[in-house]
Amino acid sequence: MDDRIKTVLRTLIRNFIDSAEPVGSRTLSRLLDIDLSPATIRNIMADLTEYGFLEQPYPSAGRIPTEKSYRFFLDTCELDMELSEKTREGIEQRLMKKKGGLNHMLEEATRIISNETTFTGLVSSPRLSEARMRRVDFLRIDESRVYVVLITISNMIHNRIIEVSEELSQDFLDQVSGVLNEQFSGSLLSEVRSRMVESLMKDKDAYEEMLAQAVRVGKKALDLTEERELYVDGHFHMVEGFSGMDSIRKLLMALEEKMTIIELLDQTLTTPGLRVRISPSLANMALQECSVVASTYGGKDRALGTIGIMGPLRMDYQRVIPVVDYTARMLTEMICNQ
Amino acid sequence: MDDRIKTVLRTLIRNFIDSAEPVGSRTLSRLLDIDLSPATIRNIMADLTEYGFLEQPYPSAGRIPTEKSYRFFLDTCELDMELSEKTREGIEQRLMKKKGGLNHMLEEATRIISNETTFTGLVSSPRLSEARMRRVDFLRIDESRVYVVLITISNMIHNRIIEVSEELSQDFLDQVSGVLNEQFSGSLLSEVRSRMVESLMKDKDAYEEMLAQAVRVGKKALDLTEERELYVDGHFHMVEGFSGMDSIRKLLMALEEKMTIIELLDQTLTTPGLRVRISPSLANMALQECSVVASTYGGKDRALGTIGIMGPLRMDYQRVIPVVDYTARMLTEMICNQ
DNA sequence: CGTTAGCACTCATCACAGCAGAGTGCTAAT
DNA sequence: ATTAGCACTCTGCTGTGATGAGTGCTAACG
Repeated sequence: MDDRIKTVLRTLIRNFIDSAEPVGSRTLSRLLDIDLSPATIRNIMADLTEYGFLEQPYPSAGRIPTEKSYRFFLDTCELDMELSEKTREGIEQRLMKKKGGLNHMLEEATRIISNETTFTGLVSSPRLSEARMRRVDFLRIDESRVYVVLITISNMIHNRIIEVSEELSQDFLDQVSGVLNEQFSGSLLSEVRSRMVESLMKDKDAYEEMLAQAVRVGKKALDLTEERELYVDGHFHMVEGFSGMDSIRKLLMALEEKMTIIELLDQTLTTPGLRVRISPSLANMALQECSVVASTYGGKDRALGTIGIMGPLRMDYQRVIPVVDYTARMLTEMICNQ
Repeated sequence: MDDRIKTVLRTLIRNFIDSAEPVGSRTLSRLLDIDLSPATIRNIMADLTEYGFLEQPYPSAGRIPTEKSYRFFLDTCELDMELSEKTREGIEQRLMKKKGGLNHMLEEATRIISNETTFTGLVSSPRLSEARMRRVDFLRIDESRVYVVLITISNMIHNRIIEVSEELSQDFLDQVSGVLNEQFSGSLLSEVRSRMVESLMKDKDAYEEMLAQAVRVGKKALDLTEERELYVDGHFHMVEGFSGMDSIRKLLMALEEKMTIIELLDQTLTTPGLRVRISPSLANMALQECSVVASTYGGKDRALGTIGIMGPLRMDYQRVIPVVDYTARMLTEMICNQ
């Protein structure tokens, strides 16, 4: 594709992003650095339309970019990832205040990212399997139930009630948790689970029967069925970013299918770092009118979760991307250095 | 106020609730059981308008009810609190599934109430001060920080990190939690806090200094600064219930000021049971276009939290109220009997 | 005196027409 | 290859009736 054509396309996209209105050849001619008459631009635009980069809402309106255009724009624009001192400090300080409880920090991160981008903020909680265990405790509730409290290195707390078929004493439970804590504090939970059996085996003092019990409890306690959470903030930005009542309604509905959204975000997790998804298709529905900018947080090698925003296709990516990126980095830093 | 006038008003309100359109004298005449000509009804309506019960969107449109009307309607309509077998079972079973983790149960309750009423569901988590303690544990993180895990009788888990000025050993912390658990398991948290000092005093074996430390830790750990949570579900119902883009935006914004909404809901807590708030005024903003139907859950004497919905003034109260009421009762039952 | 019929009046809503403006595609000239 | 010119298309706005729902008032009625 010609270099001049690219410039025209980029200018058109940029203009559409902040005007939200179809762009005509005249406007474009005025806007461009190179001197080109509207007629020439019309020819270029006709070509671009044919290639599938532009659309006309109706004959004789200006052109608007298609999804393809946004993808092109993202691939070719060079991003300035630097944020202003002020923004950086603001983000850092807001996060710092919530240091301690990870859940509060994630909540605040969601809010920050929503505020700073003026789009709806999304954060998925860490995947248990990728987390490192700090400590696990078992509290006996009654003859058939045990309360499990699992604390990760990053101070995320997970709790669940497990049903046990035989009665277990608190003493016994303490013993099991004692062994697990001693052996595995700091290990990846997925490892703990796989290496648990051999570790408990070592404790030769235990009776056969008790050992079996211990393993059963441990397995259930560390069941990694992902109990993920989704933090959402800035629902109202959907009203600003989209125009049709119906699409707003659909998007708000989609946001409440938390598991589906988490799956969507998780697609980012496979490759650490930032990723933009233009009109992603979900399990059953398609979010055709929106795009998601998301990044992983929580360690380079093993991403724990995702932080990002959801907004209309025509968002100012050059402004949004650095914010998402920086917030993800800050979050990672604070989670790892504590 | 005349009996006949009341009937007219009630009929008008009912009609407006499901048509959402101004009601005229003609329609009303057809709808009423009593035989009255449109002219007579016009006279009645003129009076009602003067009393402040009705409004005209513009001269020569029908009339619409004012807030005052809705209040009147609620005061005088007799409610049938019976739900269909099917609805009751549905609610019960959905709640039952999530029994165990209170947070999951509250989340599900929010969703249920939103689904069943087709309005936005709201649930505030229990007030710590009104909860009974099951168990408290202290986990040493490092020389200056201690992780506190507090489990209530209803299996709500609260955790926080407290900063301590002197280094404390895990053994010492276990000792403190041991005493607290022994002495206070089952007590109201507010009591625990006030009676903690004397209780620790009894343990004469402890050194003076350690005692002081223990009290300091205990106080911090049981700081009842309410760490409340707000569960919201069914944001998209706002789009259906309200018409103006701008009011939808404002309401969605209001919902994200979690603390403000919790305060609003808490006004229900003073008197146990169900309460309807017509266009409630909040801290700074006024939610003039909406009403909140909420009830307390978690014990008659000591309400723990609130469950309810938020929707437009013109909602079908006769349908919504029983649902909120029943769900609140079910929730209470499940929390108390476990 | 309460109730009703009749009538004039007020607005919103809708359809239709006409006009200005923006933008296009095509053709022919540069 | 680029541009100027021109005919054409379509939206958006404005204005004009016409329609219809609904009112308020007055006068008649039982």
